[in-house]
Amino acid sequence: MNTSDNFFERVYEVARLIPYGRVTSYGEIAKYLGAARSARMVGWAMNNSHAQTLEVPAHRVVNKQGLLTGKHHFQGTNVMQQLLENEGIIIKNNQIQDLETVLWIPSQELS
DNA sequence: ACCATGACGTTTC
DNA sequence: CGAAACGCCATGG
Repeated sequence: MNTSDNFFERVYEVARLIPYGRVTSYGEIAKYLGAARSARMVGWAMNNSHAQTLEVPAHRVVNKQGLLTGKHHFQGTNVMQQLLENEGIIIKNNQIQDLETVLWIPSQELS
């Protein structure tokens, strides 16, 4: 659990670094971690994020399309959308508008 | 070691 | 433009 959690822990770490009013994609996180092909694992880690002591802003993590694919895993059906909209992000039909504006790339911001 | 699953991503029809 | 298929990789049984 400890050694393998390292991968997940990295995901949670980056997820918490997402600034307010910004979002990122699983692929970008995976890429930042050096596993660009492991975008699915990022989602898997998010699934286990609830097991983490510190809460992870998983609602700020969406797919490359800016689609709230993971909203189904939240408490309700539109909780994830409400949280993002509360941060000033506009969402239409589970899809983030002006994604390029709100998209936050760790490898770019964190260099 | 093999098979099945998954909050993704890209390519193809 | 929309849907489906394939690829990719880690975890669990």
